[in-house]
Amino acid sequence: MAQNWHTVDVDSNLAALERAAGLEDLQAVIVDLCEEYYVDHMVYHWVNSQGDQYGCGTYSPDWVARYLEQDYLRIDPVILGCYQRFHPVYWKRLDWSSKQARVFRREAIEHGVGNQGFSIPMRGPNGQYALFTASHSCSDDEWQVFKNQNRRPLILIAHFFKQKALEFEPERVPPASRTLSPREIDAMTFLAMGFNRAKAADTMEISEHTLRVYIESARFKLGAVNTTHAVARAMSRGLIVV
Amino acid sequence: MAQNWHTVDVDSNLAALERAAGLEDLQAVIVDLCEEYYVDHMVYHWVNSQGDQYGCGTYSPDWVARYLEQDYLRIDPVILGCYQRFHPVYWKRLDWSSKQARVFRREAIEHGVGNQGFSIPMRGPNGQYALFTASHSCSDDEWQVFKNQNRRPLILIAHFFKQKALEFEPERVPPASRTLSPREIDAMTFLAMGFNRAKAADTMEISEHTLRVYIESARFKLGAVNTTHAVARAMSRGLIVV
DNA sequence: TCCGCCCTCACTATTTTTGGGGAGTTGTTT
DNA sequence: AAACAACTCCCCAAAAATAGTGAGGGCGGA
Repeated sequence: MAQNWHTVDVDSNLAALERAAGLEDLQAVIVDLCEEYYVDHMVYHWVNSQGDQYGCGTYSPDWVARYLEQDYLRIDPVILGCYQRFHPVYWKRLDWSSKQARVFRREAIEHGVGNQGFSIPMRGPNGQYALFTASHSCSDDEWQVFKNQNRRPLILIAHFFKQKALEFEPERVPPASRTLSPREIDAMTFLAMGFNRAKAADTMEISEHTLRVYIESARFKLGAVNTTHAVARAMSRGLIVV
Repeated sequence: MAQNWHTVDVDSNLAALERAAGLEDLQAVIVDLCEEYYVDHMVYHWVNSQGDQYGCGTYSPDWVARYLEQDYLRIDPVILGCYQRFHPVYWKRLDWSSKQARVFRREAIEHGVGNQGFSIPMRGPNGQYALFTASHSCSDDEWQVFKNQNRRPLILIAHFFKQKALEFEPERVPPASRTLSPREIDAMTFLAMGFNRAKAADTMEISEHTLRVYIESARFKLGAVNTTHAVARAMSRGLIVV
C-alpha cells in the first residue's frame, strides 16, 4: 500500500527549532518532525575528526549503544559515503558492497532503522562533520515520492538543526588570537603551501634571513614550538587560508 | 526612508536554480534574486584550499578585477571571519578594526558593494569553502528588517546554489583524496601539535624510523612536498583537528 | 591464492631548519 | 618625543628533516 506522505509547514518546524532551549527540546523537536513527516526515524549525528561523536534522534537506545560499542562509525557506509560528498545522499546510492557494510546494514535493519534513508552532510570550519538523517522502512518507489516531496524542507531543517545543535554542543576553545603581521601571514601561507624557506623568501622577494625573522616572530606570537606547529595554529585560528 | 523588502516565493527561486544548465544560467538566477529580494548584490564565492577561487554574482567587474589583482582574499574580513564560523554572518559583526580591513571596506563601498551584508559560509569535504552573500546599501535598522524577513530563504537558496554551482565549477583534480590510515593520522596530528619526530615516535610508542614511514606515506597521499605542507593539507581537508 | 595496504624496523649521507646572537630603517601611536 | 611594531639584513653551530635504499608479518578483498 502506498505511503501517504504528509506535506508540512516548514516554517513552523523552523520556529520550533528556534525555540529549543536545550538538548531535550531538540529531542522533542526531532520526535515531532518524525510524526509530521511520517518517517520512522530522524537523527542528528555529529562527529569530529577525533572520532568524538554526539547524536540526537529516534533510533532505539539498543542500536545507539551497539553502534557506539562496536565503533560502527568506522564502517557505517552512511558516515563514510557522506564524508566525501557535498550532496544529500539516498542510502540506496551508497556503497554497501563490502562484507562489513552488509553485516552492518542487516543489523541496522534488525534494530528498526529502516531500509531507506536520506542523509544530509554538513560541515564545520575545523573538520567537524554532521549528518541529518531521515530513515524509513518502505519500498524504493515510496521513498522516491518522499524524496521529491520533502527534500527541500529537510535540507533547510538540517541546516537550522545544525546551527541550533551547535549551541548545545561542547564549546571549542575560543581562539585567543593575536594577529599576525601581513608579512608574517605571507610567510605562514607560503610555508603551508609547501615552500621551503629559500623558495618562500624568493617569492616574497626578501632574503632568507628576513623570512626567518618572520617565521620566528609568528611562531612566538602563536606560542608554537616549530614551524609546522605554527602553521597548524595559524590555520586552525583562521589566520591563514590555505 | 524605510526600505520596502519583498517577500518572495522561495520555491520558485529553487526551481529556477534547479533548471540552471550552466554558469550563465546561474548568473541570470542571481540577478533575478537580487531584484526579487530587493538587494543591491548577491554573490556566490568559492575558494579551495589552494587559494583558487571562483565567483558568480553581481559585483561590478571593476571590483572583481581589483579583488583578484590585490589578492584581497587574504584580507577580506568576510572571508576570514566566515572561515571559522558555522553560522551565517552579518558583516556588522565582523572584525573591521585592522587598518587593512578599513581600507578594504572603504574601497569595497566605493565600488558599490554596499555597507551591509549577510554571508552564509558553506563547506565541502576537502576544505572547500564557499560563501553566498547578499549585500546592500542601507541603514542598520533596515538591514535588520531584511534579516528577519529573509534569513531562512537565503540559507536554503545558498545551499541549493552551492550544489548547483558544484556541477559547473571547474572540476578540481581530486588529489587522490584517499584517506590517511589511522597511524598516519596520529602522526600528522602529533606533528601539527608541534612534536618533533622523536617525541611523536615516543608518544606513539614506535621507532622514529617507523614514524618516518608514516610521515612519508602521508605526504605522498596528500601530494605534499614536506611535513609542514602535509599537515596543512591534512588540516584543510579535515583529516586532522588540532 | 595473490595483490595491495597497513604496520613495524633499519642504515647512510645530504639538505634544511632552528636557536642563539646583533643592527638599522620606516612608520604609527601615545 | 619616545615607544612600539613592522620590515629589512647578517653570522654560526647544532639539531632536525629528507632522500635513497632495504626487509618482514598481517589482514582483507578480487
